[in-house]
Amino acid sequence: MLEERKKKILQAIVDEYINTAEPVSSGVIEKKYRLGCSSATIRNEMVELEKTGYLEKPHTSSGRVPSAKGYRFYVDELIKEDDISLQEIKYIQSKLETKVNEIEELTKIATSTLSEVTHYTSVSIGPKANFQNIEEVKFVLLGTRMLMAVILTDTGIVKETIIKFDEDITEEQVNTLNIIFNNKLKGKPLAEIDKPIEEYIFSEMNYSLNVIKPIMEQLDRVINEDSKLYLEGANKSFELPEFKSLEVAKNFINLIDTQEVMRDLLNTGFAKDINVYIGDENDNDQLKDFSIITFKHRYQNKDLGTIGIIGPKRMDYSKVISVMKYISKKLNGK
Amino acid sequence: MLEERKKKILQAIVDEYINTAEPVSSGVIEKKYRLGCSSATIRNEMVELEKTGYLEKPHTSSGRVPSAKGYRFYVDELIKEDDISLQEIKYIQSKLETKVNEIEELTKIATSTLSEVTHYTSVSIGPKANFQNIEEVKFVLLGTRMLMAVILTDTGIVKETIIKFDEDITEEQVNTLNIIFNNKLKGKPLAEIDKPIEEYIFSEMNYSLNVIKPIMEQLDRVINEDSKLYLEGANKSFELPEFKSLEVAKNFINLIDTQEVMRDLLNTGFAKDINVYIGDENDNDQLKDFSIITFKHRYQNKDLGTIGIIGPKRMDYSKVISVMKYISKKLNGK
DNA sequence: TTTAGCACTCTTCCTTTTTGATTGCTAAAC
DNA sequence: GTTTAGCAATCAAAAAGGAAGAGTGCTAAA
Repeated sequence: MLEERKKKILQAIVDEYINTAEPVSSGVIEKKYRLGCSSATIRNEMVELEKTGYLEKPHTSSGRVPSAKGYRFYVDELIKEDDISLQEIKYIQSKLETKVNEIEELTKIATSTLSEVTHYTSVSIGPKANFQNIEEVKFVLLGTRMLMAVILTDTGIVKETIIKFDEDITEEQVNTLNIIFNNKLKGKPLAEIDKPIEEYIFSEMNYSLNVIKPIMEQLDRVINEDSKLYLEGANKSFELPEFKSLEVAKNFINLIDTQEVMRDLLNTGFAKDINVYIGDENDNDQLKDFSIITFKHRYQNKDLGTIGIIGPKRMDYSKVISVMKYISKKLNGK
Repeated sequence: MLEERKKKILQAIVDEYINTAEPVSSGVIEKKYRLGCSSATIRNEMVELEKTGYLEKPHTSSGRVPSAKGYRFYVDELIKEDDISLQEIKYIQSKLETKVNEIEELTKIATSTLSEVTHYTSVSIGPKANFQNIEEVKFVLLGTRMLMAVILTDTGIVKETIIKFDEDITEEQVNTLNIIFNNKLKGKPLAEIDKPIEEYIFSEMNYSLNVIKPIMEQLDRVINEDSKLYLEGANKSFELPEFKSLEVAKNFINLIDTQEVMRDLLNTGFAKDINVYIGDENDNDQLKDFSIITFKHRYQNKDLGTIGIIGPKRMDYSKVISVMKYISKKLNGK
């Protein structure tokens, strides 16, 4: 759909702009990228690329800047594969080798490593709890009126919650709870901890609602609660030239501070391994100046959360995508 | 040490500056604050206040701005008591009434309420684990090679950690662990989970080091790990005029992103109920543009963490301190 | 189709001017 | 002795003007 030379020129412009953050002129392309034609020819092509929407001009007599469409084409067609150095590979390897006992911890390490290698702000979120299946539920008595419920899911993720009561709980009651929950729920999706089990305990056992209610409330909460958003390297973004604009900086802070938009983005659309959102492609005005790239943290095809990068539209897509692919592969094989 | 009129003028200047963020002129003081003397007299007094270090001038022909010393005097001597409205009180009450099962949750609610009422960025941190005493330790088997250790402390705080093994663990072993740890450690400070108990289990029981080592490692980790820093309303700071300066904004982001300085500040010096750090009083250059106000989250005199506000030196000290006093009182009585 | 050449455009940077707020000082008034 | 009116001096901030330079679009020739 785009002639070879136009592709080359577009690629040169995007590469150059990603490096310098300055509008790119025909002269620079001619001298630096040696495409075998003069600046005038490049200018002519640039006019076409602008007409078809791949490039933009900040003002009449300035160089060109990639549009969202330009970035999109770049990401889909022109990206450099394996834009990752041996050093970076080694660094990532060493980081991911850290022994951890909790998956959340591993996600954090991957997230911070991603930020360190790419120099962008990274963000991650745990998997939606209610898609997971229950492996085991255990209740532990703490003191006399406090219970901890521990849920182990088939993804290896452990959720726990504390439940407080107005009356004393006996060890015996706890034992029965453990038996009931495990018999009834093993292998079922988390979402099934719900009314049926509540009614069962109430009718079949001799438990008062004072005991059942708090338990069900807390289990419900822990299953449905949003998993924690983890952010790393927010300060890195502030070193970038686009953050000289107070407007942009403020939008960024609002974005990462309110978290809702982040959550939405991290929880949607995983058609591909790596998902790239450029600017306000998914028309949210808050995102117009930013791009977001995400991937699923998977282990043996089980969903363990989402990890992403948020940065300016002028992002080093090749580098970020390459690093993500590598980390993703490593995590899955771990 | 400062004549009555000088105090009044200083107070007027600080109040005015806190409101407007503009250097305060003698004319404004004369007209708005009606101290019964002319602007010329106020000017004379301002010269004195500048000489003695309470005021500063951005440049020769500008109005005055409070110095760190000026703010300090204001905070120590001139602050408005109970600068909190009925509405605010009601709002705080309603927020703190939320039923929670975990102390950490309550701290979070208090922290976000503080930010909402004061419109500044707030921050909190849990208590240092190793000062707390052990009430109960429980081990729960999850699957066959995973244990969860749950520690209940005398502050009511519950810590838990997951331990993974290379060999199967039996229910019996878990039971013995529970008995040993509770007999040996009940009432002792968390810091005592250490070598002695490790040796005891190793020599007295027939447990292999493969079992003991991972347990001790994880307990050690959970006891010594830094408690989580919780931040709320970072975007609120960015609405303030001082954050128009990129320099200031960047310093702020670095400060809250690296967390170390925050941790230090939240963990030190609690001579008073409310602690005010103005600018670089505790000579850390990173803090030169900011003030930090903290208080201990206490319940029945047990330390449950620290909650604070971070904002520009030009902070509404009266409001923040009043709100903090109220929240602190409420938390302690809860 | 490509390219050299050139006028035109528009930002950026620098300098100069103007404006206006505020001070410090002096001398008179209280 | 203290307070105040009056006023020149100061300086930042805003406005205005001008020069430089980078980059384009267009034209006409290659």
